[in-house]
Amino acid sequence: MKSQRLARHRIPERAITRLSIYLRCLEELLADGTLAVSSQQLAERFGLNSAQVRKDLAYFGQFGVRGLGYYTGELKGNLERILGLNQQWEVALVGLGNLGSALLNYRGFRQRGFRLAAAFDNDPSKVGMRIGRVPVFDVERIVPVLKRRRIKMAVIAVPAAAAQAVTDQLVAAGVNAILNFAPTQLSVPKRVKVQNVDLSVMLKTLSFYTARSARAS
Amino acid sequence: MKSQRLARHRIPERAITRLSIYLRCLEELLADGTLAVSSQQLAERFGLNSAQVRKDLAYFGQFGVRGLGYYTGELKGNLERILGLNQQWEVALVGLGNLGSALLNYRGFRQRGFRLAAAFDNDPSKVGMRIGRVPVFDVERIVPVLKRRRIKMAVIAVPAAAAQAVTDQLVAAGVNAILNFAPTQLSVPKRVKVQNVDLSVMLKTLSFYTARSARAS
DNA sequence: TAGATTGTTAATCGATTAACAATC
DNA sequence: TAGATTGTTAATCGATTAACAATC
Repeated sequence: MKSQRLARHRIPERAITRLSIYLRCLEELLADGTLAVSSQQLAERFGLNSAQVRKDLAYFGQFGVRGLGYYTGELKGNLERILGLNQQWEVALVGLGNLGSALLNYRGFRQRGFRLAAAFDNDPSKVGMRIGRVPVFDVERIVPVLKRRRIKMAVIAVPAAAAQAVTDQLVAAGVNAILNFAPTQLSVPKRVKVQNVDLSVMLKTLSFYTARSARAS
Repeated sequence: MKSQRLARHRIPERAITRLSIYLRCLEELLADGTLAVSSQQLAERFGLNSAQVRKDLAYFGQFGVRGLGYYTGELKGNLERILGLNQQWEVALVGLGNLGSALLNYRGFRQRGFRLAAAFDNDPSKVGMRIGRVPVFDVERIVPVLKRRRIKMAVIAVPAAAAQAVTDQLVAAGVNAILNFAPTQLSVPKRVKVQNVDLSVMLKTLSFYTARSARAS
């Protein structure tokens, strides 16, 4: 097999996002017993263009069979490998307020091979506890705990005012991917990837469209 | 004042999203007592381009003063008006599992004029309760409850398998903005705006970058 | 007025889509 | 082989950025 592990072009983040969506679809198809699928069929499910599906996949290799399409199970395996889902990732959670506690109970992490391996808070009454199987540490100990356990992914669920300080600790600990729920823009070195889940911004965007509909009618 | 309420061009959704981000920044500036700000200053805070800031604002009118910039308080007021934040929106929440319950306690809604006015679940032991001040109804009653209370925004926090059925009810009830936490693509008429918060997709995206970093090193 | 910054047009950039030769 | 669909190049589209006249 010729080495095609490293992409030849810069890969748009939106293409990566779509890969997870294709993957979800492949899982459904596989459950239905569908053995092969064309880019056209995949695209239709999401209102996308078939060329886009083929192009997204082509960033990573040649997975299809001309005249036939893609073998469902084979493509699923390839996407899992590309997305790094064939291994378990340990994740740190910082902040155990309302949102953080909800995330601790959220099963979506486990289901997909993300294991919450350590939680952090600055409330002394929480530090030292175990919630489920997850040990709670003081936020001061982010660096040593993450380094020892080689944790590379983190979720931030602290108030906006504390988020940058926490981020700096995570970066110092060698984290390279952050899921950020704090409503603030984090500043990080280029090697670190941040995904923002800014409910406040999303609500305001929806408010805009609702207000516009109200005016229009 | 000449009517400029209706935009002359189609407005990119990303521009709307940025308006909320500018607004957050203006609030900080105002708290600091800063009276005016230039597009350059606004842009620097987010690593954006100053032309983009001016262009985003220009979709909605002329808010600046040449040679000076934008008056902080005045621009804040204008953005709030544009985003529909000068009124309170009532919001319905569907699904009271882990995530839904966490959202019920989430203060970010209240803080910004979004009031959770009704919650829905299909668990008979929950129906009829009040959680905080929020009444819980059976999901079967979405249409009458939302119509009576004229609720136009909804949050979906049900399992993926139930999300489309819930969506159809919300659409029938006249909702025109949905915040969707279910990991599935919803199909809605064009007049309805959906914002997806797909944690599963975001985690997979982060997994990709983490795996790539691991390979690179 | 001189200096600064807007609002807007034109240029650039990147992502999406169309088209088609390659090939199963 | 004939029909279908990929992988990839070229065309299109839309969003970002540069440039600058207007003007405070």
